[in-house]
Amino acid sequence: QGERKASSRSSIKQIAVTERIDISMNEPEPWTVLTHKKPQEGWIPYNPRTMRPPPLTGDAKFVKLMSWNVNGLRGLLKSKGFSALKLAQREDFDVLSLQETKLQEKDVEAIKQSVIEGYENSFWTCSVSKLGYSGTAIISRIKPLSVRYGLGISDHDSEGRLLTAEFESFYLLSGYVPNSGDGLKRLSYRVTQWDSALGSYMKELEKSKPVILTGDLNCAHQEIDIHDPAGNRRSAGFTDEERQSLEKNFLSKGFVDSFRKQHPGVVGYTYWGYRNGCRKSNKGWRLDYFLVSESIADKVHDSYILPDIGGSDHCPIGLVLKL
Amino acid sequence: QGERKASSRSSIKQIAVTERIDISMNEPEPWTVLTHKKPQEGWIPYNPRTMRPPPLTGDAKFVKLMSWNVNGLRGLLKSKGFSALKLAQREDFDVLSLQETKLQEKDVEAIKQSVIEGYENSFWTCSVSKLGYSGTAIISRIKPLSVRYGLGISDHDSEGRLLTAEFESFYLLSGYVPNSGDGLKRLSYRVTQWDSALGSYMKELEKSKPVILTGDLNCAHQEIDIHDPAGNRRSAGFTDEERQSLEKNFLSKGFVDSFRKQHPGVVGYTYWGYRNGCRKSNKGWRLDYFLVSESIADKVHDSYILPDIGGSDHCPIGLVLKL
DNA sequence: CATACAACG
DNA sequence: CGTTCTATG
Repeated sequence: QGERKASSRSSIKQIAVTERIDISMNEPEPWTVLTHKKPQEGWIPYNPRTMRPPPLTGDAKFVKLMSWNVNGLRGLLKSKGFSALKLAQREDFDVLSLQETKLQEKDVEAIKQSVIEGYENSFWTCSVSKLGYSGTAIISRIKPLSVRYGLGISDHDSEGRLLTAEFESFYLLSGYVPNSGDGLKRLSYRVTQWDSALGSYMKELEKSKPVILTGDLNCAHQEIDIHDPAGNRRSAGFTDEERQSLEKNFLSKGFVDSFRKQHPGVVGYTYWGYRNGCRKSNKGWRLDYFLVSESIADKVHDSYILPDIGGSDHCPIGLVLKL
Repeated sequence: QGERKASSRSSIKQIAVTERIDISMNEPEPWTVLTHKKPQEGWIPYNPRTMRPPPLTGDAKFVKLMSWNVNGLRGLLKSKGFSALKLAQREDFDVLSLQETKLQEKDVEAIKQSVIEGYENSFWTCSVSKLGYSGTAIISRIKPLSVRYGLGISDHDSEGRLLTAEFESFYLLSGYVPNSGDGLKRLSYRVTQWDSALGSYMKELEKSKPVILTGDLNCAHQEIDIHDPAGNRRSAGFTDEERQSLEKNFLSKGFVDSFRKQHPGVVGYTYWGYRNGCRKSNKGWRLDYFLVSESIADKVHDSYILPDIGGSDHCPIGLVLKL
């Protein structure tokens, strides 16, 4: 359980992948063009068609995780015809983490039914303080050993920003880090309270098994991770405070930015603001991550981005982890 | 000024009506079907294609007034491609009154530009207490002698519900009577304050010349004016209080319901709730009126309804007044 | 620019 | 059901 072989996947409940379907945006591929305002020598744009390793073959056991900030799951399902099945037919993931579902608790049961084909296990957090705000989910073929809603230890849980699923060989966390907001109103809370509490929680979990944090960390770590670093020095998501917090609370504590480790010098965004058609011109940010415990960092076969999947201002990211 | 001949209209600025265009909803005509829940002997549905008198000919001078609760003018202009020009190309009105424009004062200038082709005179009221709420307009080929914003005499003007334009031979009022609301929260205000203040104001104006009140009076006068009278005895717009207020403050004061005078026993609705596809099934209300001073009641050539014009939950109404 | 709520109709 | 507003991103 929680594992599969590349060839035979008998231990995991499978959906019938009858056809490969196309859920891409059917456009040229702007993300293959480097539009960075301060490019450094040797930087190249991420191209998922050329930069992903070949699939694992033979008897290799692995698990395929995905994550997506959907910016409103109801809208995605309704007007954009998304379903986990469609994404599954293309990507065949084992576990899908979502952020910004914007569900209310009363919506969850109905949504669950419409999403789960082939994925019997799904878990949801909702904001109870602000309706239609925030919210995360984990949708899985594999039944988790346990699930924890929220940080579980603090008073940061009213906004439904964190969900933990325990699998056999790792904890998976779906996290939606608070945006620091216009005027950086919430910067201090986010950095000193949230990030630090989350980092500590992860270290605590790590005592029993490796930890994987995925989701929207609402921070572009370095200049390479944002289209216009100079113009965004005081923008929420690229302040020194947030970048240092990411380093202090997560990276320096031994959680590895799997995409950056695999692709040093590669410009890969996961978010493009809706305004000014930033996606068309690839003016983006890398805000979504898979951070993995050092102990399993070398088991990452592929940490990737799927910039051609639309329907949100973020695109999905994925991780193939050898077991 | 303020008059025109049926044949030559030299005195009024004309728009170039180059083509007759179709702005109808291109559907069957449900309003020609009687769906009344308590029909009385002899009632027949209003059919604008068979029940409008022939146009005035020869040297008859007349003015053509229209009125429409547009339920959000920006939405109408944007997603529904409305323009006064289009309505004018079909209906060739001289003056158009609007209600529920839902404009903010800051929107007016821009909207004005997009609406006025051929109609150089336009006047607008906006709610200043609730943004995007209520609001009326008068758009005219004929330059009014004067314009008054609001009742001008009371504290009922913060919601932009009334606009008066003085023409040579009559006052024209574009009015949007307060809805009594869910739970009839505002019934008392609407009946004892608003209706009575408006009636008095009209009597005051009438001392100098005839008065025409048009707009959404938010009241179906009699059982004939509402699809399901029994089911709506305590619904806003059909309570005894509102119906009696219409009688007391307007009709008994000498203002004539021009449509009912012309069409006794005719079921003609001007409003169909969006819910349950009421328009398709002609489950409507007659809420929009031209009330005219008794002194000019016999000058009404035609008081009509245009139920095929969509884009709002109300349809436009019209009045051809001989001068 | 887009997805949510809430108010109002 | 549908248009607005506001908050949030």
